[in-house]
Amino acid sequence: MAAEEKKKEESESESASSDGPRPWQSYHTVYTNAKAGMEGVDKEKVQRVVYEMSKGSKYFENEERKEAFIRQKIERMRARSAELTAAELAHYQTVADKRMLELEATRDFSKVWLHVDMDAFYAAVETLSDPSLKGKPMAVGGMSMISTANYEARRYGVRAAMPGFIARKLCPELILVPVDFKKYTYYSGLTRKVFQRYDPHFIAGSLDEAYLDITEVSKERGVSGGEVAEELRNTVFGETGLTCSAGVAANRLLAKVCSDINKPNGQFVLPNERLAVMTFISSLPIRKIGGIGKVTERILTDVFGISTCEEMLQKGGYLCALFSHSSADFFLSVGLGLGATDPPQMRLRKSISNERTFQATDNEALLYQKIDELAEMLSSDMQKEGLHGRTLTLKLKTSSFEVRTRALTLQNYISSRDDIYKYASKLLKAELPVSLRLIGLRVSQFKEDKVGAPSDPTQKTLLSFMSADASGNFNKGQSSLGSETSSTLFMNDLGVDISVETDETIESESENPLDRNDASDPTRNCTWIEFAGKTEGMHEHINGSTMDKADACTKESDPKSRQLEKSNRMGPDSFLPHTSEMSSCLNQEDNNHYRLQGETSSRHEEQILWMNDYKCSLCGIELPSSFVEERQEHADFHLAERLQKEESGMDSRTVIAGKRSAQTQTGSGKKHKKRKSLPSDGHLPINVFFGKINQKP
DNA sequence: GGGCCATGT
DNA sequence: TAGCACATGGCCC
Repeated sequence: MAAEEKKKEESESESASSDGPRPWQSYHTVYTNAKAGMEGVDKEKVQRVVYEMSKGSKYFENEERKEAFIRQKIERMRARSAELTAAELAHYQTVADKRMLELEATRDFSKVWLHVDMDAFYAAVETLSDPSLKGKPMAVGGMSMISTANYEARRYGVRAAMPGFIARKLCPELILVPVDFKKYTYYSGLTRKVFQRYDPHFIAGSLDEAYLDITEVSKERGVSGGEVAEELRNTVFGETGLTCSAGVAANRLLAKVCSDINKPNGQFVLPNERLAVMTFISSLPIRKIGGIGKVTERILTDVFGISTCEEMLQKGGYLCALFSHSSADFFLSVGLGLGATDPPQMRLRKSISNERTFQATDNEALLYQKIDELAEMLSSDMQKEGLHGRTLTLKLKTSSFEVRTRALTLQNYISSRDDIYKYASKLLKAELPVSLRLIGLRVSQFKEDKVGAPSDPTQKTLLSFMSADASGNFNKGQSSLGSETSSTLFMNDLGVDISVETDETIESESENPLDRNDASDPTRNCTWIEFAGKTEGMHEHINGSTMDKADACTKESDPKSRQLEKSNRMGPDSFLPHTSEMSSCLNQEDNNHYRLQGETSSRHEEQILWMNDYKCSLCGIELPSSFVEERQEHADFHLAERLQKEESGMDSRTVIAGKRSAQTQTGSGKKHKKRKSLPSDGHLPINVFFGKINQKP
């Protein structure tokens, strides 16, 4: 459904004729968005119906509050933008120009990516199992919410994420079919079997979407990407009876956009040439891009007048001035038509949650009962995946649709129903009395070692890996990557790349001209041992949900933070991966996140510093630099010690598998914190130096 | 660490 | 008749 569910026509309503007030025009809602199959829809009518059905409701009032908030944000950004001096603008323009060049240099036409998107997937599956639905307007979902609608229904303006009662208003004869995930999973499995033949490492975006690297197939068989797509779609249809659409392009971001163009049951090929890409991107509405949603689009359009991707480049200076690095980088990349071409970074789940909406109530017994049910479900989900977390977040939606979250971080890891219930109740208690319509529970900050997992082999492997790490030799190993928990990504073996990348990471730090500013890096002369672990620095647009916040603006309204922002741009954190401790002083955390640069990652480090060349900064033990082996062992000791008791520290699975380390996202928040406080010796007048440990061949 | 936001299905 | 979800990642303070 992915690409089908988004798109919007809000701007169109603005240009409607002016006979009489049209209050619905200001009711910006996602439901009025157009999407594939909605071309002939009377959008104004849809918008009016949605408005009429919604106005006066608490939901509506809440939407208005949200809308007002976005407007404020836009105002703030406009003001900030207008405030920019000529000098500042000039500066940011050079920043943008430089960055564009750097991004351009990463352009890669060596791959052919195919994005497949099933057409109205749930609806199509339901029609397969009940052919009488064929040709009739139908939607999967219920009166409160629709998951997807078939193309007949879309002609009436019915679309996913629209409440069923509004859909019925738009299309009285609409047939609503309840959701049946089992069915969709089964058919999804069939499609994946086909995908597998073309790319064994294909990336499953969701049940109905996938990315395939068809470079090899295409080459081996001497056929074009378009031909592969054609054949694949035929095969999928033959084996499932379902149609799909495809996009072929040099990177995943573009491939995804392309698959939407000739939907349903069509495909679009964007040639692997710069000119083709730039032409394609130049007129492309920004909202087509995965990761640019309703809010981001509004901001870009209303603040900067950007509505096409090309305009991202024209306004590059402003974007760099007003957005965080990661956001600006992303926007510029979009303007250049760049996207990920490498196998995706492995992502580990960071949190697990569930939530339920119910009839609003302030009955406390009932609320506790809901908590109990959620705790039960969540605990069972966690056990299935062997997860144990120490942060519990309670999410509440009041009867007026106001959303609150309350979190609690524990000393210990929990996963049992009782524990979850106990702490969730505690959180809820503090909110009472309250009338709620939704409660949600979320557990994060996972422990890396799953319960029952033998710890010994783990530690061993860890240590051997760490040693290799410290000496610069990565275990390019073959160790098992552990269980793939998320169904969203299929893993790729990146073994070899990682070690290369690591070296590069280190190098690039010193090579980056932007890094030169920092004269006071406390670790500059330190012997250090890195406790492996890198976070994935790139936000993949695989399965959505990784848009960088575009509201960096709020913090930049005062000169101080502007200054800060500036130093960030100039400082050691700029653009390239870093290992500098100093960075954390200046850091906005998102400096650690880079889009579309493939391998860029930042490291988390826990370092042992040999103070004055002989004294361990962690325990004070004295070991001259000539005791190379001993030092190594000593470092290992600290590592092991730390890993054992530091529940939350590193993702041990990460460390175990060398090839996995750079692909893994670990709990970055915590480690950033740690990193900040880490060089306890940073402020000591120590004479530290680069010792032999990390120079070992 | 906590709260909240954005995205996408 | 009234009625608008769920899951996850990430940013900012």
